[in-house]
Amino acid sequence: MPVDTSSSIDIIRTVASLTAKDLTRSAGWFHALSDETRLKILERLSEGEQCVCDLTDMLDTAQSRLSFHRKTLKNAGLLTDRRDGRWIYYALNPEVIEEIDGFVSSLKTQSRRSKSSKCCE
Amino acid sequence: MPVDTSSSIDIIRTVASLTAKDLTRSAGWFHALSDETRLKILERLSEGEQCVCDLTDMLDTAQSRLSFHRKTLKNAGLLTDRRDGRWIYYALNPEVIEEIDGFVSSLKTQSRRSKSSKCCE
DNA sequence: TTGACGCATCAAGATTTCTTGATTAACGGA
DNA sequence: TCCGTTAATCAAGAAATCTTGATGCGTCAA
Repeated sequence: MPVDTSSSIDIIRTVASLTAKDLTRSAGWFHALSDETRLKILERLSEGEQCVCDLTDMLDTAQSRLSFHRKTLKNAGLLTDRRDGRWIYYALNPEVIEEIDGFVSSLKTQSRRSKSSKCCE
Repeated sequence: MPVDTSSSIDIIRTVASLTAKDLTRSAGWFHALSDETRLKILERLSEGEQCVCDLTDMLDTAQSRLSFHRKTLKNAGLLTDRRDGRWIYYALNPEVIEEIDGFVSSLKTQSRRSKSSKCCE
């Protein structure tokens, strides 16, 4: 699956130029972030790479459920994984976190233009 | 509904101290951001306050559908609204955008501690 | 007042996402 | 090779979310 490497730069520059593809990808990021269990996983991973067993111990819930949420995060690009023997380690993907941050920042910095000219005329 | 004003500062400082309430609120933000139509609304509002009719014209979709998405954004705290005569104007809520940005930033800046000590021992 | 407009809200069905328990695959040690 | 461990995947039901069309409510102008 080819990646549009130009998109992240555009997103950081301005939200106003979002392509359909950017929109889909961005919505995907936020969907991945929209679940409390997944936020807990990210919270834990923000301390560094963790193996699945540690995440399972910490979160105290069904194994398949955590696996589902890790997969959701990974599909959205927020996580990377690697196998080491019988363990699998997950870590945050800093590049995508950076992109998300750029997106949110672009929202907050743009409120400067048009100050409500009369509506619908 | 009382607001925990201390939470935003905590979130900016570290994700690791998220309370249950913070988690719910944060997941709510990201859920609001997880839909393409809602991102388009935000994109438009990032240019400044807009009346509903302008948003409707731009997005070319059912009126009730847009209303539903605006409500979702507003419930999550991302939008403010005001009535002026028969029009209702929506705008981004910069304080919450700032909080979201703080949350995402805290994720990306924390990857410094433990470099994978041996797992599960 | 009355009627048209702008927009929220409601109800019902469609769609998507989540949870649970069972199964499967990969790996390493005995 | 066999067994136990780790963790992904699958299938089915439950739950949440979204869309659509209808209805209701406030505002303004005639």
